[in-house]
Amino acid sequence: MRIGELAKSVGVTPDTIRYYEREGLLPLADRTPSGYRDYGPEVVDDLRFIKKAQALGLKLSDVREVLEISSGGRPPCEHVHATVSTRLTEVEQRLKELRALRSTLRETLERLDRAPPPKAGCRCAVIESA
Amino acid sequence: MRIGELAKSVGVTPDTIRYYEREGLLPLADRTPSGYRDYGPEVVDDLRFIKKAQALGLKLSDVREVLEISSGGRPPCEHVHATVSTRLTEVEQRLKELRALRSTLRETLERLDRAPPPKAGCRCAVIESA
DNA sequence: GTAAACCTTGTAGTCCACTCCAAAGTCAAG
DNA sequence: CTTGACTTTGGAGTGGACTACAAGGTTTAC
Repeated sequence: MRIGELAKSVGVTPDTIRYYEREGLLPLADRTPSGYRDYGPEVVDDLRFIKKAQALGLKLSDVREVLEISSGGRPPCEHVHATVSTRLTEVEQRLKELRALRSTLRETLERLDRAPPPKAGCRCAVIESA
Repeated sequence: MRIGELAKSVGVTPDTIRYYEREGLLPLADRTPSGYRDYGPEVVDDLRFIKKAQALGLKLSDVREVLEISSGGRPPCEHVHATVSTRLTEVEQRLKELRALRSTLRETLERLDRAPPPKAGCRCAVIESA
């Protein structure tokens, strides 16, 4: 199977596959005599694994670690648990920040609505007084 | 006032100030005979304005637009309103995405906790079955 | 035989707001 | 006079996951 076919069957682009190979998420592909990458059908599952892990919220660097552990013969579930916990903490932190930002934006809009018509030459009273 | 003093009085680094100048957020600074940037005290307010606008959730590109408008003599409040609205929509969208991701991460953790001890050679049942 | 579709590599660009570096010049204190 | 703190410029690097492009080589269909 060549790269385009593999890409289509998983729903990614050939560029993405080459990128994963460069990043060490996929093993170096076999080559045809003319130099084209030549994939066996099992690579479909490898790619799908990556996409599933991503969908669970893992970064590609997390996925790489998971793959390294399991290619060493050990089950990576414990590592996955730690990684997912870390991600969850990060996401919760980010949610806090974004909620705070949302409040600020809402308040700013209200202040803009309530503000008197601006004087010429003013930079923006609502910002100035923040 | 030289750049280090200005930086300290506003709580940013000299690199940041030079960056803002490059990006057109601050006017080109006057220079001493030896080539050092030489700032008047009003630049403190200019910098604070940028920091306040940032704190309200504006991007630097937004701030630049605001500054361009007000340096043209018009009050930028209307533009600020539009920009803040846009940011608010973006933040709300991002919040939605992050809440969904949080759910996924939580479910994954639960599944990992409930999962049977992994078999050797397995890549991670919880990911595989996602 | 030729055109289209595919593949290769290497490189650069995207977004954002900085941050860090090197190599050189300047200034203040003791 | 020397040391150390400051400044200058230009350029590269950060994170994250790609995407895009150029300039060539290969394969497939007709």
